[in-house]
Amino acid sequence: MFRFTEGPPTANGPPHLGHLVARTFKDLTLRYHRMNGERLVSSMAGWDCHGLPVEVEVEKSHGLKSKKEIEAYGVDRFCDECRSSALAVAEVWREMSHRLGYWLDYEHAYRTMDPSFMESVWWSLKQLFDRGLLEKGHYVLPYCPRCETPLASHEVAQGYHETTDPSVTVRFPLTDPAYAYRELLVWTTTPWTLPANLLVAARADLEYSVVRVRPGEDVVLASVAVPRYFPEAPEVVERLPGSALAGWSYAPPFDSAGPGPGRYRIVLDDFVTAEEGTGLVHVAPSFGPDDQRVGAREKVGVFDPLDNRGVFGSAVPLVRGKTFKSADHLLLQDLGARGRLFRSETLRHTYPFCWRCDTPLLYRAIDSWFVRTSRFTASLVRNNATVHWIPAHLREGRFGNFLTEAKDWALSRNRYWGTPLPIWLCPMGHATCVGSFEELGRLSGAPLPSGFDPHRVQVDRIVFPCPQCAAPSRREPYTIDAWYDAGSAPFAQFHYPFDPGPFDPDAALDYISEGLDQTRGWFYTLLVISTALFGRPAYRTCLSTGLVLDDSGRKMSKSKGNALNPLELLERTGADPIRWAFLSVDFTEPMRVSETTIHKSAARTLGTLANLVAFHLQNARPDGLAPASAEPTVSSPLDRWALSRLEATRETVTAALDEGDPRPGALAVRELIDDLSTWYVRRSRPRFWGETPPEDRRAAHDTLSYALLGVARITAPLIPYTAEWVHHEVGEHEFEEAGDSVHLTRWPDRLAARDPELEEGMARLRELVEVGRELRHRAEVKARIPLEELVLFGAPGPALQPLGAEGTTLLAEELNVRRVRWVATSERAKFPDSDWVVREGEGTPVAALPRRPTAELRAEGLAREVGRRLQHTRKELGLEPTDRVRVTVGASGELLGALRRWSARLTHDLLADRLDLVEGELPATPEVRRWDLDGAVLTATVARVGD
RNA sequence: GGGCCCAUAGCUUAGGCUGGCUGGAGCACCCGGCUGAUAACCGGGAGGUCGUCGGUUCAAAUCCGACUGGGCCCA
Repeated sequence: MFRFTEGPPTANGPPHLGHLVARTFKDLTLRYHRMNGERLVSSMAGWDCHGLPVEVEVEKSHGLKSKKEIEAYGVDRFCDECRSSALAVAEVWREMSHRLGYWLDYEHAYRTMDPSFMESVWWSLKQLFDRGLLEKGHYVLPYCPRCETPLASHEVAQGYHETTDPSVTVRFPLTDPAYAYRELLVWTTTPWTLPANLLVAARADLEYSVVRVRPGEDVVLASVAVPRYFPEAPEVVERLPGSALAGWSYAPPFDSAGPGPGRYRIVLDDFVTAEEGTGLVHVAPSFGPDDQRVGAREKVGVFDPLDNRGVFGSAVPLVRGKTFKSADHLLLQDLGARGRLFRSETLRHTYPFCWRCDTPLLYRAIDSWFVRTSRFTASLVRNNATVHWIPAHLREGRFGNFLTEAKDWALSRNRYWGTPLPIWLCPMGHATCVGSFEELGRLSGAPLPSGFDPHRVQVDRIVFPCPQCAAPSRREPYTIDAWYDAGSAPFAQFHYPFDPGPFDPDAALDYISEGLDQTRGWFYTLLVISTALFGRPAYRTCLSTGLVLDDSGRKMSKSKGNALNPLELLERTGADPIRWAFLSVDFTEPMRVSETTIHKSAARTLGTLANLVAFHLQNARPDGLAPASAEPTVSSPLDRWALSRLEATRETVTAALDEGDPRPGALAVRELIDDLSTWYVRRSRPRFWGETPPEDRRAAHDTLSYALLGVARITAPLIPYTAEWVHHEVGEHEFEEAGDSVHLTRWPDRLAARDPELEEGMARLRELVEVGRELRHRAEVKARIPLEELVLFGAPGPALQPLGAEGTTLLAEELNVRRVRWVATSERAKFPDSDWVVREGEGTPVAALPRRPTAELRAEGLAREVGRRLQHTRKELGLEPTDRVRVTVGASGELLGALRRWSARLTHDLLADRLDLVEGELPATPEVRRWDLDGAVLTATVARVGD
């Protein structure tokens, strides 16, 4: 059994290229385990249907601008629209997955909006509630004023942008008569929070200076900040520690908040720094987590002048009706007019925006339900320690860090389209968490209607007597973070624990893979939920893929117009080249991808594989040679080498896929295909067209066909379309029934015999070939001219032994020499540079080749050359291999001599009834072909006998 | 301000954990070859201060530190 869960994409937007990356890895992993005969739990596709993304789409398409408008439109109608919109683009996703070859069950996809899924989510929430891990609180949270709901920190993380904000330093005059001419300098980038100011914070262990700007005007700020404000040696009249400032009272910049106990004085706290600003921090307890904490400690109450949409109310008449950001300008103007502005600038910095609607967020205190993740941080860390992360650094690095700092998870959303929080509250404050539909029916005293929809409209109507005090309990009007739905997918897709199914509460998923952005998203919520519910990690292996960039390294985005549409790309290049491209780059890092890079990475390996198949078929089909379906028995070292390389590659690919990181496997496949093409086939070519004894031809044919069928099997998970094609073409069968597919074959435990010594020997031999080629190049003797011998110095080492006599033959054939001779190094002098080209390595001779062919060999080379041209002519004339011909050749000098010497051989090879040799050139007629062979002119006619 | 990752030829990269022999390969480029895989194939060449600086060591692409550049995340 192999446990897996598809991370559910939000079903409201089309996929982008990045989605193809993780899908490639998920698919190849699943295919591999399928071939291993494991049962997949589960191969369900999934859709994340709830949440703000879907709501925002519907709001846009219906022109709804606020929650008020949604409620006027009707929450039930709105939810219906969300329901139908949620799967509007599902077909595009399905089509893309299909084209990529992503083998998932789309017929039985799970949907987070299905009642059965939601009931499982309710069940899990009740588990948390019963353990005291789900609680209500009033905290400052990141809040989107447009969506009118708080966001969780992992959502905020997705929306930081660079932006320009005011950067202002405001004078806060002290009110103690003793310090009447002193002012605090307070720095802020959010002037709109100033009307809510209740305190100023200083740091006890920081030194502050009183700077005399002019007589009667002293300002207070941290000593380290003085040079930033007063670059030219100001007059410092006093230095004192922060602790001495505590309790000083000041006049707030605006009087909107009004008087209150303990307000408008300096307090001490360690969150203050002086790296930016003045070391005196303005505290508005309604607008920041630290502010809230300090305000609560000092018991100054809260003052929140904003409504739910971030608009100022009548408490601040100056900016009444303005949204918080747009109030900055008016507030600053007013401060300026009153002489309270010390300095006003702007600042580029990053600020959080709503990840879905791009509205600037604000931090404000709000009622919310929390999952108390901070209570089980240690368990999260412990469970994470067991995860096999790819890349490995995520465990201790980014993900690990995030866990140790994890704050409570703000779970509730003040929205409509989501899983309703199943908590009912009575006026006495007793909370009842409902864990199933059956329980809800029981509490409400009547069974739920058939076809019960657990979304807001229906559940909101249900009121039941509080089990503790019998007062009417009403549902808390929240939905939950859609990320909670997604994190529940491993069990909720099976309607656990209500229906019997394969979900095992004690078993983690074996494997998941998604983009790096899910560190704060799905990877996190899966772990939190499984730790809280089942006390175990959520997954054993997690492969995180990097960002996809365009070919100049920029992020792909629709607005830049550099985003590749995945469907169009699949259409143009096909799935396997894209898959192979992702396997050829470092997918854990940002990847540069373009159509060109896809073509390049694919051309080499996939193209060569296709050529190998074409070559094989060309030789096998005409003679009806059946492919070798079992490991062939072969004796020649070359064949055994090819099979050994196949097995070595199988081992590497198996290990890589077991490990969960396919890349070493893909590299090994690339090398195998290269070896088969550029050495095995190249060195065996004549064998394939029957120029050797039939049993030798058979051995070559069996080896190649078996190797190609083996390649199809071990690449089936990686490049499913290509592998299937090879499997069918080489295997010579039609796809008639499911069982014919390579994807339903078993992953091979063994393909052939391994012979590492032979592989090593062949590698050494190929190095000698390189040396030989270099010598030919230096001697300027073309490869087609045979040479007498290749001389190798020293003695054949043990590495070459496994090749036996065939090693020598391979060398001789590849280098077109008559023989290979080994001589002692001491005989170097017998090979003078006048007659030999010699390769030396570190002062010792390695190999030598004659500088010139003998006249005899040169003639043979010329004759062969002519033979090849005439064979080509036969082909051009469209003759059958068995057609007899009459050939007339015109040549002169050395060339004519060579042809005379070899005329019998030529006559035989060309299937010529007659070969006439003529001195000089044949007259130029349409039938006469003419070539120039290194200055010698060759003319010839070829005609079929009987024409 | 903090954290994590990356940096090898024009491009894509192997090697790095376990330091040592001329740092491999493919694409593109130049030269040449082959012409029974032919919109293929083969050889050769040029191209690398292995980001920079410093340390450890007899020896560093590899280990350690700092820096620079890039990416991502957090505040």
